[in-house]
Amino acid sequence: MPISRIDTFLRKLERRDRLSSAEAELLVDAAGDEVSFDMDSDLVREGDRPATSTLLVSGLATRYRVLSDGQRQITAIHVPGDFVDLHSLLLREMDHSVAALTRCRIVRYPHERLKRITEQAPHLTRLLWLMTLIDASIQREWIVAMGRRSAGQQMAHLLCELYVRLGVAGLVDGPSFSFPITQVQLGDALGMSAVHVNRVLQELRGENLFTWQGQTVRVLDWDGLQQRAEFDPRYLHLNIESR
Amino acid sequence: MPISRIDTFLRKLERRDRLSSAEAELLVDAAGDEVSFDMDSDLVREGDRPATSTLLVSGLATRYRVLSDGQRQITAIHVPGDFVDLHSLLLREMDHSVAALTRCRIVRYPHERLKRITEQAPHLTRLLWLMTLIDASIQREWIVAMGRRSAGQQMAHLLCELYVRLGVAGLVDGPSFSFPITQVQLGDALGMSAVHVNRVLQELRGENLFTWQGQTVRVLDWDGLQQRAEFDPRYLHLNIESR
DNA sequence: CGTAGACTTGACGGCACTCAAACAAGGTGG
DNA sequence: CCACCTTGTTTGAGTGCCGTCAAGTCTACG
Repeated sequence: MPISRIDTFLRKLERRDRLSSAEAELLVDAAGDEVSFDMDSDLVREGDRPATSTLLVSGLATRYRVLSDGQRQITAIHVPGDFVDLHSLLLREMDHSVAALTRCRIVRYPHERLKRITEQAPHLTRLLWLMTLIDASIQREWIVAMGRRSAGQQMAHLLCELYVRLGVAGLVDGPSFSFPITQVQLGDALGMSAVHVNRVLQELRGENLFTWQGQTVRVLDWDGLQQRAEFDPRYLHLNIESR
Repeated sequence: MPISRIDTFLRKLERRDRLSSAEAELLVDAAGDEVSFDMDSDLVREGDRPATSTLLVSGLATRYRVLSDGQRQITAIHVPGDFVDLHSLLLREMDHSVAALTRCRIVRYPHERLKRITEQAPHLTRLLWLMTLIDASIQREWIVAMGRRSAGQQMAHLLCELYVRLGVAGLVDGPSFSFPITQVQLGDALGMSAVHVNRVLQELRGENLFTWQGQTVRVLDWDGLQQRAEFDPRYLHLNIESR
């Protein structure tokens, strides 16, 4: 089969269930325009009523909300292979925005084609549904981390999660992965101030769990990092099952 | 149409899209056993692989996780008409537990029947999917609240949310609703200590936003409460749309 | 070589946590 | 019917994590 631009997405699905070639073809055929976005631009905005859903092909993106006083909270970090707004197919109106953390390439899926899939391909529909359920599962884990984990644990947990998710996307290089995020943005994701992010990172680096040079995170002690974070990848549902 | 035990659920769907009587009938027919659970018992447990999904008919329930040191974080509060574990249809393994906050009546939906709906009733399938998307939307709002709102705002926001959601379920009586939760449990939901919950509640009551006597919350100043919380119900997606 | 953006450090303050005890209310059994 | 017990709420004291403010360092880039 030819490598297509949605290959990462197909691989992500295949980590959860068997995908028939007919289904893969449906997804390839339903793909629309490919578009690039500059760093820090919005892929979708709160209040929009998109007619397409956005599959991230390369780059990182964040879902976020801005409060009246200008404070920002990131509610999700998306990696290649993620649909960043599949939910807009049914929710219709966006209740948050999505921004490009780096330069991003995306593929647009027109809602009418996705809707046709829901009419004609029940199993594939369930897999699309599943992707939104896994997103929700990750959000629950973030709630747990924000509510009950220490700042160090929370940070370690995020790094564990990204290491695994980027691995699924084929974007880890042994113990290293590229994570081009500023400490301010990290604070917006974790619900802390940038200053505190800085101090927590120093503490974790001091424990020799990882290094973070430039945009590259290098995991020095994966077991230690997981233990520090109490990380259990179960919530990522990386099992092949009949769904 | 006869009032059925899943009436609250049907009403919840009808607040989001037109529901045909054939679809309503499918849902009535797919319903399985009706079961009661005592207060504080678990409806589903982390690690389970349920063969049914659980529709809450009466009572309140919480999704929660327990950390190794015994700390608990509630990730969702469910009201009648909510499916508390519809996601187990596709996720298969539960990554968190669900507990009865009060005595609960539930109806079990066998997964094979739900799966048949996904094979034969695309529009109804989209509505079920939508319910899980709205749950996810609520979770995002909790992340925002935990990360960036003050404790007082966060508490006010939760009360606004429950006032609206219980309203959809037909469980508000003018300005009052029953909310039988302890301050310890509230803390587990908001990510704070019980002591702090107590102090925050005193502060909000001191602003004459609501009273909370026994298990009854009485909203004295709905506009004031919304403003205090910066509450915008958009994320609950209470609009009838073609989905 | 200068500038902008990101990172780092220090001082200080406050929100929220822990520990501990007192108070209130409902349920139970003698 | 009341003493008692359990569960939940309230209050106080002390501590600490983390936020803000501000200044200084480093690095990439024009």
